[in-house]
Amino acid sequence: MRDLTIPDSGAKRKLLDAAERLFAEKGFDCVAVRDVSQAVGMNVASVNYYFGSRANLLATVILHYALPLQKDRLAHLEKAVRKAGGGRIQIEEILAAYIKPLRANFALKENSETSFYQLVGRIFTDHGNSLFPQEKQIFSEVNERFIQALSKLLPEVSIVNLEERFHFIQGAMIHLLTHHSLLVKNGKPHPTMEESLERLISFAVLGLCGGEVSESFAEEPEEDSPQAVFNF
Amino acid sequence: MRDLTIPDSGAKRKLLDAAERLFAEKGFDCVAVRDVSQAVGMNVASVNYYFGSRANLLATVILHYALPLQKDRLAHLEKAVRKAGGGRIQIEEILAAYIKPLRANFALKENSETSFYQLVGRIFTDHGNSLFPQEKQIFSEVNERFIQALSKLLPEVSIVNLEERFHFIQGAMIHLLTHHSLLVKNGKPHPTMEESLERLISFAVLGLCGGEVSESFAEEPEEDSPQAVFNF
DNA sequence: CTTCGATTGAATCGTTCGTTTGACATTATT
DNA sequence: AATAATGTCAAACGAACGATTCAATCGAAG
Repeated sequence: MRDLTIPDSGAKRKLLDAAERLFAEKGFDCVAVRDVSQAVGMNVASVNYYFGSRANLLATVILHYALPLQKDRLAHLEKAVRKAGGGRIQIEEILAAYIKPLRANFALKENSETSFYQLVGRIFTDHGNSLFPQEKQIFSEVNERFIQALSKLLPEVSIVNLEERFHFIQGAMIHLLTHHSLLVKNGKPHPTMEESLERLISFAVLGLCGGEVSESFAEEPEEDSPQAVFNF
Repeated sequence: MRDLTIPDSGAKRKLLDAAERLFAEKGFDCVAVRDVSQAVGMNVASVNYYFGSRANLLATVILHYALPLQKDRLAHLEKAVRKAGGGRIQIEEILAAYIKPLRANFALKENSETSFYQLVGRIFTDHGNSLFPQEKQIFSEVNERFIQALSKLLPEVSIVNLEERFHFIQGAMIHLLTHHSLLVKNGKPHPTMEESLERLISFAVLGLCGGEVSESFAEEPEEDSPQAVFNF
């Protein structure tokens, strides 16, 4: 059913590049096949001719990005765990193996860097909605491998807490990829995505290496709440 | 144009409750007015009769949640900054003022806790797409106030870096709200949202209080990359 | 009871969407 | 050159959508 072969040039590749850019800019649900075909000056039927269906086009786009990204993460993870430095240095390297592969080489790509990051962020955001079983398996496999590697370096943190903290890091990463423009204020000097990703790694190491949280963080009695509907 | 008054009962309130639940479950773009009216056994025209348009219904739902939430955050922030304890304790209280208001009282609400969290998460995720200028202003105002308060406690961290770290925390929070179910593995004991939110605060404090990151985190030369398209 | 505004319901309009069709053009193969 | 395979095009289909219309219904005020 699904033909995922992509030529380096030709009409099919042009459609794929346009679809990547549009899906990244407008979101998976807000791109019509007409938008894709019109973006490259082709007919409405071109998408269905080359990709069979809109769902297959979306799956092709996602796999075209997610598959090599996840495989690279695993490859870098293998390299990081073999170093066996221990301590925060190796933890930082493991996190770098997860985050740094996002910085792809865009010299060979048609679309902009922003489009790429937004697209990858949307892929992670749409967990379960736009992903096929094949994608889901790769995502969960990568997650398990990274948590397993981190657990060896942080034996004092329970697996449940480690999964939770990695979940936090993933959320911060996704939000950074999809909403990095919010950090760009008018006039101010704003960080590049590469700089932000590196600081995200440092940020994540600190939160990851914290001790187990005691259950003593109970709610102190609040005398009044400004909104009656919300009770804190 | 926009009538945002909501009665405690009646057909309009029933439509609003159904819209809240459906928007939370399926996303803002994947809910038709027919779905909302059918969910409460009413006619297709009921939504347009009571809310004027679909866009107005969505705005009402968003404001119904976002407005009191953001006001509560500001109220708790005022209380936290007045304490003037200093150090990590006060930083933790400020972050708690941002995160803990999410734990609303659901005893008075029709919809489930999961629906509420997912809806709030979607509101933050759809930054700029589904939000009206009124909502955008409130969101940016709350952000500025929190960053300003945190900056006084962390003068050694530049504003740009502080905004970035708060951005990370927001992303972790949103991902937790929208994808908390991913933490629930089969058979394993899974944390409740309340527990996860408390540990998120501790996680955030650690990352927030870290020193400025040096620029020495340069890329070591990679000898080979398993995917030629991606260059790290 | 009558009147009138508020509400409901069935039907329909105009638009957009993914997809299909079939004719036509282009290119490749024999 | 003749035939087949491949690519392109305009047109249209059926479904789903937001929105509108208008008659029917209800309930409270006069």
